[in-house]
Amino acid sequence: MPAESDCTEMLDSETKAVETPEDHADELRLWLRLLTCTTLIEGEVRGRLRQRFDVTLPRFDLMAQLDKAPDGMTLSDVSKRMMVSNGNVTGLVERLVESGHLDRRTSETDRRVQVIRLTKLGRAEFRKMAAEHETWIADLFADLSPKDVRELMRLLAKTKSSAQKSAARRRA
Amino acid sequence: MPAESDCTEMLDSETKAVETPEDHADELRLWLRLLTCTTLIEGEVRGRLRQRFDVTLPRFDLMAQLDKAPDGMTLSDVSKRMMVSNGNVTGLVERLVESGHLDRRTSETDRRVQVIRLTKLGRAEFRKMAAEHETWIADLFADLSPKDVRELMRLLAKTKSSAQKSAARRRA
DNA sequence: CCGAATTGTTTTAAGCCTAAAATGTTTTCA
DNA sequence: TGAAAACATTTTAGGCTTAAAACAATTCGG
Repeated sequence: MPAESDCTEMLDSETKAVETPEDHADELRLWLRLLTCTTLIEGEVRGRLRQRFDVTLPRFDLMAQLDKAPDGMTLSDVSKRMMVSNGNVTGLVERLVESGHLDRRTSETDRRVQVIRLTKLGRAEFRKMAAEHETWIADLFADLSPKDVRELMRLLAKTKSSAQKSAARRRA
Repeated sequence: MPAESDCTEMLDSETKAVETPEDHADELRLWLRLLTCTTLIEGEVRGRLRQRFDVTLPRFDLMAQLDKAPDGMTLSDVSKRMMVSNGNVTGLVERLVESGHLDRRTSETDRRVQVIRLTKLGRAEFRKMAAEHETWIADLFADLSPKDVRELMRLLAKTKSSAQKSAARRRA
């Protein structure tokens, strides 16, 4: 048992290499808690969307992206924004075009590109859903003070950037 | 435009009822950021598990639950712990039994119940994966100081309890 | 004790999701 | 210019996921 179990610098080993198997239990717990929160909230939102509007969460998310882009988006844009695979978007869009919520057309200037937009119907339905959705979220986070919210925002921003860097390191 | 846009108490309206459409943009942004972090990290872990061990994230998660329960768990327990549907667990277990990682038997005392355990192979493989997995998580959160980690843990605990209460309110 | 509610699991139908390969289009650059 | 690289999307194969219905076993209340 090491005398100083929480040290971050390894003064007693010659190199900084993997001598002592470091303890990362806290980070692991943090990750599990983060995952729990997200799963909990996501499940709740999914259920409410289905019950109240008979719509799936992925469809709602896609429409939310498009609502912010009146001039439309390409499938790639959507895929990056939603952080899902290209093929996934293809299928989602297919179903939303089918149901009349989306309009899809090939770009005039680049025939590889598909531009999608919300139809009038799609936009109207989304706005209705979004208004209620916002109150659900507010309720789900109701116990957090404005200060908590700010602090959580800050720490999650740091988390995001940390994870992005780690992902970039791996790809390198 | 209200003079005091960030007030939480509505001193100027007769009742506390839904007079002014309150602004919950901050909570919404918080939720999106939470979701982004989780999606980012989850995707990274999923990719590393596949590349390194040719295993899917749900399989890993299920094995993680069982590793903590040497005497096995029932499918319901697993379903609750993983926060996924029952039918989902049925399928996952089927595939993991098939590949020799899990052992499944009907309870002696209640013939409705299926008890599943890691096999020797399953436990050995999981331990190998878990060790590496922990270093990935540590790396993904590397930019967070110990204090950040503690603070995030605290705020996420608060978030979880808030969301659970909200979910309970809805079910009521 | 027996019917009704409850509990644990599986099945079903539909949709979501991914990685990888395939297809078609545009850009790059030698 | 024309082959090669890069890009946008679709297809494919397989697995994950859910909600709801169906099935089976146990428990509960009268």
